[in-house]
Amino acid sequence: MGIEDAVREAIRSSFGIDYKEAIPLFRPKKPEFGDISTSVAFQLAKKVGSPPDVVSEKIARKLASRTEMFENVSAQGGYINFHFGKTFFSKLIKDVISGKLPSLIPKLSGGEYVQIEYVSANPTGPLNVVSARAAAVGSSLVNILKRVGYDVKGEYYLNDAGNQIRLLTESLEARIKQLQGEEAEVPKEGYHGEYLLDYAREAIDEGVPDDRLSDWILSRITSEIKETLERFGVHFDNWVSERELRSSGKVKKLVSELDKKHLVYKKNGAVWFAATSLDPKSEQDYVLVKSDGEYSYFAVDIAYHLDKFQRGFAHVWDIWGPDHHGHIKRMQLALRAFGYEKAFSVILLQQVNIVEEGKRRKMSKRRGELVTLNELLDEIDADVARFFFLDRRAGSHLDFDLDLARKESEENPVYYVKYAHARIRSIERLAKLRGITPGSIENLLEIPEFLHLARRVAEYPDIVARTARELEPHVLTDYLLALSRDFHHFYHVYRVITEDRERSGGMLSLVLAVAEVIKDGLALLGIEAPERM
RNA sequence: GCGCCCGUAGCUCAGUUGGAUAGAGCAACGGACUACGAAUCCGUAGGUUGGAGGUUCGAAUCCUCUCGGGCGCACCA
Repeated sequence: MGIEDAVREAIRSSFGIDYKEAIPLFRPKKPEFGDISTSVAFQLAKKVGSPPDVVSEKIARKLASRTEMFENVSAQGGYINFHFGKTFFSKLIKDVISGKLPSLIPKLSGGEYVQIEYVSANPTGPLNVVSARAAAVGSSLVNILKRVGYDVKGEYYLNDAGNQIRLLTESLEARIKQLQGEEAEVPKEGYHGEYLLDYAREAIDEGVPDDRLSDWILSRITSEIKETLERFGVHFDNWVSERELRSSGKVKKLVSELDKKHLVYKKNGAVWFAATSLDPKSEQDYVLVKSDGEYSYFAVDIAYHLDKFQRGFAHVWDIWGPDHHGHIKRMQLALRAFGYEKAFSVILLQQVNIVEEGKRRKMSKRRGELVTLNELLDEIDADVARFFFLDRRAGSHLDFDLDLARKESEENPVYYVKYAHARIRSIERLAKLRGITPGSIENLLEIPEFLHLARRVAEYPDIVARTARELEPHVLTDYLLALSRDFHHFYHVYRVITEDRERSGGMLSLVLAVAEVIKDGLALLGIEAPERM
């Protein structure tokens, strides 16, 4: 039985109320308020007609008898504070250092088959830093959702068809002509980046025939994207090609199915999706088939998302860039027509600014001003880049401080966490040398710093669960920084390996548990925990 | 004009979904290596949570208005 259920039962037996709402549990800021607290008495006060402190007193008295869970339960000014017992901490630490950490993490799903689609950048140029952020967030979330029990697949949707590809090819053709001394201009709406000049040179060298140019540039850029992602430690379970989707007949089928639902009409030579009749609040209808007979991007995208659900995914998360937020509503609407609206969510990433020498550099792929992921990885470690991308809420703008990321020391937060791990492994090596093995921590829990660190370790399973629930890896990065801080502090106050072998064993147990948690947490973020630095 | 996101310490950001005295890192200043790694630690300083109302035992968090910033609003993708 969890704490929440225990509290509920105490409420029932004290007041005869079957309390169904969530029990607000939180970690108090001050250690003397216990390991975990609840403010439920404030909510109950009105219902039972007595002041919060009386209510909390009553509940606390009931819960205090649960000695198998708590060492102490007290009511203070309406709050109820719980203190875990020594046996709780002892078992926890023992479990963590004996490899049982993954099993301690709450299961939020019993193997639901779900998908995260991320990056999905058009193969019209190298991956930029927003894609890099998506890659870091997406791949971490895949790991994290797996850990809490989902059967999750990562997918990349490759827009290898349509107008942008035509523009890409035309831009390349223009570059080739320019190199051959002919008069040619890159289309105004085309791709002006320098990288196409390099590709143009290659195409000339390889003697790629004109009618193969489009396929050639696509496969060239796509394989480069794959290489870059590999370099960044990101691997997808599946790649879906827009071109194949179009030729599969699925888009045609989609339009006719929408038609059957009376959500399609013709106007001005185009075929429209009647969003406004599906939802009166919707502002406009959207084109499915353009007057030139081509499917719109939207039509193909609906077919793609429908296909995901037909492949059996119970939930689909898309990670989209800041320029796509206008598309969320219409995709939801389209999926509503098929009953999948609630099984679909978008995680919207905000912009990334590269900051160098205190100045922001804005990026635009079409204008050709960009910092690519490859360039970034030439300069800094993939682990450093990942941590920087993950150490912020997805919804907030990210200032990527390039100068800070370059620093291999001091203020770089990644090394702070890595160093904590390496330090502990170093202690472990010394312990082995002296023949000291992990021992009981029971006698050490009275040391405030020791207890504090043990509490921090105890938080980890819930932190992973929260990260998964909120789909915010930054919850985990923040925790790892806090854990590392607590460890470094502890390290300076107490020596682990001393003449007192029994005490050393207990100390060793705790710091090894810290190392295990750091290693596991970093692994979920796709970052390595080094034995030495 | 309409819609979405964001305004918290000089800077970059947290704040456990409405709880106890709003916290970190960087930058600044002062200190700590004769013991497990100084990529570390300790201390000092820094705030009208953009502003004004409202909801209640209680608001950075929820509602309304307002000011400032970002991004969307194609028969482009």
